Amino acid sequence: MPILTLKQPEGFSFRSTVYSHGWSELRPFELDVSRWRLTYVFTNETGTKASLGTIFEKRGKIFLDLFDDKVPAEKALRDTAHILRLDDDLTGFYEVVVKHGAVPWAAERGAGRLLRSPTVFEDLVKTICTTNCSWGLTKIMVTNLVEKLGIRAQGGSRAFPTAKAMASVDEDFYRDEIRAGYRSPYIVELAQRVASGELHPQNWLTSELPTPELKKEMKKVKGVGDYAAENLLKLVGRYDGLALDSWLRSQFYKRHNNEKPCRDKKIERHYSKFGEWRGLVIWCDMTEKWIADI
DNA sequence: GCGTCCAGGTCTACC
DNA sequence: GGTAGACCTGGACGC
Repeated sequence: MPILTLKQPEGFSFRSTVYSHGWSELRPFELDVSRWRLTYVFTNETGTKASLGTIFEKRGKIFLDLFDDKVPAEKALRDTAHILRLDDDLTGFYEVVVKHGAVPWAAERGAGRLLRSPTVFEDLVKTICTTNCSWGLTKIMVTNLVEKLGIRAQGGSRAFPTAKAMASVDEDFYRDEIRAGYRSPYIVELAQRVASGELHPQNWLTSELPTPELKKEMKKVKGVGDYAAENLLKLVGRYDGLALDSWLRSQFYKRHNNEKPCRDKKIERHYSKFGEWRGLVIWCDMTEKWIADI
């Protein structure tokens, strides 16, 4: 297969994007930091074929090296643009942080694009797997999902499973094989609703609902509470929720509250001036060291 | 080796 | 609307 190319937008940073949060550690993503190459197992439209792809940057362009032609090039390119959020307009974000003198490094380092999966369904399942557990357990659950239910690409890597594949196994499978614990019935129900066509998480990307209404829709999915919904909102391009979790709270205490715990209201007040961008501002504020070290 | 705690929370019952 | 208790798992920690 020839190596495919994508034009990157002005100010885009490949490293800041792939390192923006933990998603690059969750299969079927794999990040080689020594060479700054991100691999992902792409699927065709029906989810019946898979191809391993390697994404990297060179001289201002994004390259996609597909292992074979099982997945159409245009589909893999479209997914890559979505994953890296090449079409996101962060002008408003950079303006508001300059105005308030916060995260002044963000524009310079091209920060603010949060890596995401090709489908909202995949991001939704992964988000549920981040709740009430260590990051290590999240990685175990997602790896198990991919290894035990994902279709195999040439070379051995596996894709993230389709809703249909996930709906084909029962709650016991999720408990015993995936190690999803009490999340198991939530994941079964979600997979069945998506596979049957009752629920279309992908529509959240283009929903015209106001953010509070969209958040309510998201929270109708069992296992999705305030944190999970606000995390998903960030991944569909809406940043008015902080998505506070225990890690974000602890980072805020260290950075802005003399290492003392405080109420969420105080955190919300701290970032309220950033309006619709506050969720992205807090994330960049708390992850500055990650981006500084790359 | 064993018990406890907690981590990138959410659900349900109850008030 | 606010709160308490239950819920799986695996790793860290103290004993």
